[in-house]
Amino acid sequence: MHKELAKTYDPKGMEDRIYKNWVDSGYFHAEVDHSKTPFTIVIPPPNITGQLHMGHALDETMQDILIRYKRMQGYNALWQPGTDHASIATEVKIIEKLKEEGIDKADLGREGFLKRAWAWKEEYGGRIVNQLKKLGSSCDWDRERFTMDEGCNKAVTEVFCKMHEKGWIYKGSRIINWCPVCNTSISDAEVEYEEQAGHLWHIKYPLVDASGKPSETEFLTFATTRPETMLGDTAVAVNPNDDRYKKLHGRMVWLPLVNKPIPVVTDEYVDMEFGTGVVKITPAHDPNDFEVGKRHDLPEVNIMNDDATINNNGGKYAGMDRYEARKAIVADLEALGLLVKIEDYTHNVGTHDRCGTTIEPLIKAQWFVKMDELIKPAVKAVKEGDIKLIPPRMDKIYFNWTDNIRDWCISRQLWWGHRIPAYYCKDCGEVIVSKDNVNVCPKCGSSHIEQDPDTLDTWFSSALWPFSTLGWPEQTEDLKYFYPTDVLVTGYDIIFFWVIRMIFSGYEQMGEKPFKTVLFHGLVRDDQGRKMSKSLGNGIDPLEIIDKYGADALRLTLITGNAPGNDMRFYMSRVEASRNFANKVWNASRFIMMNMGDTDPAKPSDSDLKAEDKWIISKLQSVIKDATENMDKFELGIAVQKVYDFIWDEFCDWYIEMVKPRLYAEGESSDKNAALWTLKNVLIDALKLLHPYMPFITEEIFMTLQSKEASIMISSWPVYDENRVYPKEEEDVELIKEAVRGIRNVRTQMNVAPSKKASIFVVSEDAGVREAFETGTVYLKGLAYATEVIVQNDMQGIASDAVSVVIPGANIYIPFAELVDIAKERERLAKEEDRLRSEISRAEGMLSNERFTSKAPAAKVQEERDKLEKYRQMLNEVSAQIGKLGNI
RNA sequence: GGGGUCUUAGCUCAGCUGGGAGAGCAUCUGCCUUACAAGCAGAGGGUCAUAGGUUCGAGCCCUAUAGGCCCCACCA
Repeated sequence: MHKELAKTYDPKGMEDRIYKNWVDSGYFHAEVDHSKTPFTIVIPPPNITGQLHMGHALDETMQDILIRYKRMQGYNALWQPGTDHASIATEVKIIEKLKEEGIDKADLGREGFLKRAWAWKEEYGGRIVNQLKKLGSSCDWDRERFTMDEGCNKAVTEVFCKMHEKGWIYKGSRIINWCPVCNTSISDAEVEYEEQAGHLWHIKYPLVDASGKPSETEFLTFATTRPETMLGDTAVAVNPNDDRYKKLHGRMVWLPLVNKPIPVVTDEYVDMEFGTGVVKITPAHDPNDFEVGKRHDLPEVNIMNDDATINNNGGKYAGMDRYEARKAIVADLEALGLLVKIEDYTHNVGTHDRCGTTIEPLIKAQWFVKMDELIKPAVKAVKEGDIKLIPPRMDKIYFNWTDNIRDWCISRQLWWGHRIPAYYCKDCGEVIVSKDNVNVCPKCGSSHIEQDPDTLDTWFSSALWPFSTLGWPEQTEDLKYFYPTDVLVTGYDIIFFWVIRMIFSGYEQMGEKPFKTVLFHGLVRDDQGRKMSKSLGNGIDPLEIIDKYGADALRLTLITGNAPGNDMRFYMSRVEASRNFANKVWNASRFIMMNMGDTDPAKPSDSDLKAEDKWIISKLQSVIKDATENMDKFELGIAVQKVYDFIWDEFCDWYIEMVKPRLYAEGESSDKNAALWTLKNVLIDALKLLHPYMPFITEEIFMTLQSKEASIMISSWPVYDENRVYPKEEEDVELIKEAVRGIRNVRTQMNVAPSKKASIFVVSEDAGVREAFETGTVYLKGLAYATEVIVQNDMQGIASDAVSVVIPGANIYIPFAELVDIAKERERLAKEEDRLRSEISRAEGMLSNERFTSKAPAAKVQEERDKLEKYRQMLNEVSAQIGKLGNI
C-alpha cells in the first residue's frame, strides 16, 4: 500500500502533530559533540509578560530558518531558548493587576510582591513559549532558561562584583531620569523624546543692588519651559563672551518667591543667540544645568519628591504636583510683575518608554557602569570585522552610539529583578559588595546590615545571555564548545539596549565576542505602514494567522521579499499567496505520489534520462547553488524566492507538464521510470531546500514520499553537483520552451480556441536543432496543442498560409484548417520585425562603438556579437514570412 | 543640530560585487486541459524622484536638489 496525501492541503492539526513528533524524537536537542562543528544561536528572550506578536514571529522564523539550514548541513546546531524577566515591564503589569484587586504594591511588601511576581511568571512565562512552538521553532527546549533562574542570577552577581572590584561599577550621586509614576530611575536608552506643544515663559529676576536688596529697576530676563523649577534655581548664567552682560559678571540676582540672592555665572554652555542669552540654572532638575552647577560649584537644591510633587524646599508650593505648582508660580510671578510674556513653544519632552510619563531629571545616588574602557573592545570588534553586522549600514548606527556613550545607570527602584549585591552597615556606613549575603560588617562588626533595596536594569542580565545560558560563570563544556555563538538575530530597535551591551559584556567577561554575526531585521508594520501597536489596535495576531493559514504560510510571508534590516508591511493578500504556494507544493507532491503508486522508481542510468529530466536536474543544481549561497549571505528573502520560482515555474509549470505524456503512457517502461524517478528525487531536494522556510508541509510530504529517512529536518542539505549539470539539455529544452511560448502566444493572438488542435511543423537547417525537437515532439503535443509534430529541413508539405513562429535556429509553422486573418498575421509579424530591428540596432550601436569593443571585457563583446548574429538571422526569417504572406 | 535610509509597474516590495528592468497582488483576455480555480495559458503596464558627474556602459558609484520615514542629541 502506498501512502497518500490528503486531498486538500490543510495545515490544521498537521502542524501540531509534526511538532510533537520532532520534540519527542529529540531532534531539537544538541549535545557537545567534538566530531561536529557547532552552530549556535541564542534566542532574544521574549518577555514573560509578552504575547507573541509579528515582530517575534519574524525574529523566530529567521532564526529557525538558519538553525534548520545549518542542522541539515551537518552542523551541531543549538538554538538556545529562554525568557526574560523584563523587570519594569512585568512589574508595571503586576501593579496594574494588583490595582484591579484594590491592592497597593506597598501593602504587600517586598516579599509578598515577589511572591505574586513569581506566580505571574509561572502563569504567563509558559504562554509565550507555547506560542513560539506554534511557529515551528526548533529550539532546544531541554535547555530553556530564564534571566532570573539560578544560573543567570549567579552570572549577574559575578559580573557585578567583578566589575565593582575593578572600579567599573560605582555608586554616584548624579542626575538621572526619574519616572514619577513607575517610581524608579531609568537609563538614557529608556527615555523617549516626543514633541509636545508647550510654552516659553519669559521671566525676569531683579538684580541685587548694592544694599543687598532686589533692585526695582534692574532686571535680567530669560525664558524657560519649566517655570516651576525656579524654586531650585541656584544661579543664572550668561555666556562669558556676551558683551551685553559683561557688566553683570560677579553680580547677584534676587530669586523671587524663594527670596534669596543667587549669583550670575558665566558659562560657554549658554547660547548667546537664543532668547535673551540668559539661562536660569537649576542643577538638581536639568541635566545641562547639573553640568553647569558642577563647573561653578553651585548648590543643588532638590525641590521635588519622588512622585513629582514639590517638597519642603518649595516653601508654600510644597505638596503641589509639578504642573499645579507651575500654574501657581506663574500666577505669583505675574502678580509680582515679573512675568514678561508667554509664547507658544513646541519642544521635545523626555518620556518613559514604558508608561509615557514625562520623566523628571533628578539627582539621586545610583549605580552606574563606567563605559569608557568597557566600550573599547566593542568598537574595535565591529571596526575590524570581528563581529559583522548585517546589513553593514548598521555599523554607522552602532558607532554613532558608541562614540557618544555615557555611563550606564543600572539601578532601578523596583522589586522585580536582580537585587543589587551591595550591603550597607547602618552603624559605620561601610558599603560592602559581595557575592554572598553579608550579615556582619567586616569593618565595625555590626550586624545592622541592610542590602541595597534596588534591583538592576533588566538589560544587565540580558547582556550576559550568550554566555550565562551556556553555564557561565562555570567553565562548562557547553560554554567551551558552543561559545562564541554564531549569529544573533534581532531587530535594529534594540541595538543600543541589547546588542552593544552583549558585545562589551562578552569581551569583558569571556574575553571573546558573544557572536560572529548580527543579522538585523526591521519592523513588521500594518498594511498602511504604521507600527503595530496596542493603542492603535492595528496589531495582527500571528496565532490567528497560523490558525487560519498555517505557520508555514505565515513564515513564508514574513520572509519573502524582505531584505535584512528593512521594515515590511503585512498584507493578508500576501499570506494568501503564501498559502497558495503551500497548496501548490502539496498538489504537485500528491500528483507525483499518485503516479508513483506502489512502485518506487529505480535509479535510471544517465542514458535513460530524457532531455527534460536532465534539464530539470540541471536546473535543480542552479537552485541548490543559488539558495545555498544566498542563505550563507543571510539573504533569506532572495534564497526562498529562488526556491519558490524553481518549484512553481520550472518544476510544476514546465517539468511536470512535460512528463505527463510519459506518465500516462500504458504499461511500464524505462521512460516512465526515469520520469518518476526524476519527479521524486527533484521533489525531495526541492522540499529540502524549502524545509527551513516551511518546515511542516515539507516534513509531511517528505514522510509520505519516502520511508528511508526519519525526518526531513535531520536529512542532509542538497549539495550542488557539477556532474548533474547538463548544458546541452538545458539549451535544448529552453529552445523548446521558447517554441511552446511562441505557439501559445500566436494562438492566443489569433483567438484560436484551446480545444482546436493543429499540426506543427518545425523547420530547421540545423541538425542539432532538429534533433532537439525530434526528441521533444511529445512536449509540443501536450503544451502547444499539437496533434502531430513534424520536424524537417525544408518547407515540404507546409501550407503557404500557415502561421509561423520564428525562434533562434528554427521556424515553426502551424497550418490552421480555417483561413487565418492574413492582415492580422502580417501585423503581428511586422511587430516582431520591429522588435528585432531595434534589438539589432542596439547591438550594432554597441559594437560600432570602438571604446566599447576595446574596453569592455572580451566575453561581453563576443556575447553582443552572438546576439547580433542571432537577431539578424531571425529578422531575415520574419521578413521572409511577411514576403510570403504578400503573395497570398 | 548630527547621522541613517527610502523614492523602481496601479499597490507592496526584490534587484547580490555597474553589462539588455523583476515578483506577488491588482487589471484585461481565454480556459472547469483527470495535481492544484488556493489553478492553467496569454496580455497590458516602468524616461528606476530630479539635475549634474564618473564610466565603453549607471536602477546600482559620486555630488547637489526635492519629498517621505527613522535614529541620536535635547538650546533654556
